[in-house]
Amino acid sequence: MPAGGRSAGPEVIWTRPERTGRGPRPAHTRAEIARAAVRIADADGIEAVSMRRVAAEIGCGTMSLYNYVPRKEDLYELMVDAAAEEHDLSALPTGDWRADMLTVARDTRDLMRRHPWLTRLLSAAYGFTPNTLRHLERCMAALEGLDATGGAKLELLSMINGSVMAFVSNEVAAAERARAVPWTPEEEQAVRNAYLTAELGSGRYPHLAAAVAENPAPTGPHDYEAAFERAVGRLLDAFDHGGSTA
Amino acid sequence: MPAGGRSAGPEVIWTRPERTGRGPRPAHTRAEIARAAVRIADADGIEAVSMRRVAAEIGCGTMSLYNYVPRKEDLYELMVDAAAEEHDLSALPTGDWRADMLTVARDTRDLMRRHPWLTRLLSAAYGFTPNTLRHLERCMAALEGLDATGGAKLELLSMINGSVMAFVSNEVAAAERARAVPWTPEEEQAVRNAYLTAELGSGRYPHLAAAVAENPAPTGPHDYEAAFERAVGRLLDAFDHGGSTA
DNA sequence: ACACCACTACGTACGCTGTACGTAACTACG
DNA sequence: CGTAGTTACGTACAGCGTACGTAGTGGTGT
Repeated sequence: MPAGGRSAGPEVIWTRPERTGRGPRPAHTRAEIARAAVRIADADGIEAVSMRRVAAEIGCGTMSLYNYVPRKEDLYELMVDAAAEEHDLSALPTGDWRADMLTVARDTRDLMRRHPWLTRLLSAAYGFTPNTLRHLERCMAALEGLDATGGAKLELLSMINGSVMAFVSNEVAAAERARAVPWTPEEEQAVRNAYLTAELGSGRYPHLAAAVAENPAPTGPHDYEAAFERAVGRLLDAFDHGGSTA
Repeated sequence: MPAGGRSAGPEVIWTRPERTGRGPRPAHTRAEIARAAVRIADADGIEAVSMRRVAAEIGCGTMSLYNYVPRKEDLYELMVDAAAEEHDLSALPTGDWRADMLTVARDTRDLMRRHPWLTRLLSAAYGFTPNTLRHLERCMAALEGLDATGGAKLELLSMINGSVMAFVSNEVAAAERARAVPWTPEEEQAVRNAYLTAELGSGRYPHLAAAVAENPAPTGPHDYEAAFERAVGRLLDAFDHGGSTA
């Protein structure tokens, strides 16, 4: 069972020991590498995270990275885990599961705002890491007071997570996209708003246009805030009223 | 205002005319290009969609593609639009908005299963295209009977979409990830399940482990189906009971 | 004590990517 | 009818992930 050596079979990075003891002491750690990758992604976007760039950031040869991480995909997984470590839920559970879930939702939203690349990686399925499991466990503990099956609780958490992801995705969309393009986030936002306004004004989408006119686009951070709280509240209502449908 | 020419300023592909009339008649259309890209992504995954590959697929030089699409990102947008054209909601609205929303959710889920790359592209913010707007309009029409503000209706649609995305993401995760790795989806799934089972058995996650034990992992398609229907039902309940929270 | 070998480190190289730029042919408009 | 805007596309460049080879290091088994 090789530790950092070249791998062949199917494996998850978390089952591969970071170090066996044989050979020279590694000059770096997974945690250090993950932090470097997170720093790069925060600064220049997830697409700036390359093996060469991360290696340069920690000061080693490009190919040395492969002693720590068998594939770039596993580097992504390390990043998700490093980000998940930032969850601050030390106050949970308080005994009020509804309040706790709102706290969880806000905490997750802040985390994803701080690391916009998270929505991309999570939706690409790097979901279960040691720290995300720890986070989930704490959430489940906070749901002890909710009268529902374990499955229902898991589903609630999954839906909260999904909704937060969708929300933050929308929020950071223009900024993220502007990175790939030679103009500013404001220009990007402006040009897309112009398109949308023009389309809605065309008369081809009467119901949609009416709804948007009645409730103009949530561009300000304050509008996002309110919509977010409303959405999470509704989700909790759905589980509070005890109701599965059929 | 150039049509296919080299672009400079900020713009959205949908405001760029496909053809002005000047110069030789283009040998291809945006729709044809989008269909080719979709075919490739369906067959070999989104990361197989390269300008060279798409160009080869429609039988033209690589750089000729840039006459139709200023950047690769815009090609993604064309793909989202092409996929959104597959929505079959011709039966809507029926007058029963609740039933209609369930239909919408199922239709969207099927679409995303057919094109697993959609979850990636949508969460990366290629959200508003002509066909997605048409789709949204039809959904809003189906919600006419719901007693709620336009804003609330938009939020309902957004939450349904987000939940469906999260669901399908989880469902196709292993298969998608296996594409980047020299082993089969089954091996990938097995290795990740083994890790999860081992962790849950470690005693470090008592609440989580209990919930999973009580309600074993939804690996079968039948389990996914049931969980999906439940989740959408709950979401609709939240809006049906009329409740915003505070 | 010493040989062995797993391990770290890393340079080179290959095939791939997006796309800037230059050039040649073509056609609708002034 | 010239000319400007367009289509088509080859070449080239910088960057990517990573297979592979090789050199050095240090715990382990004899």
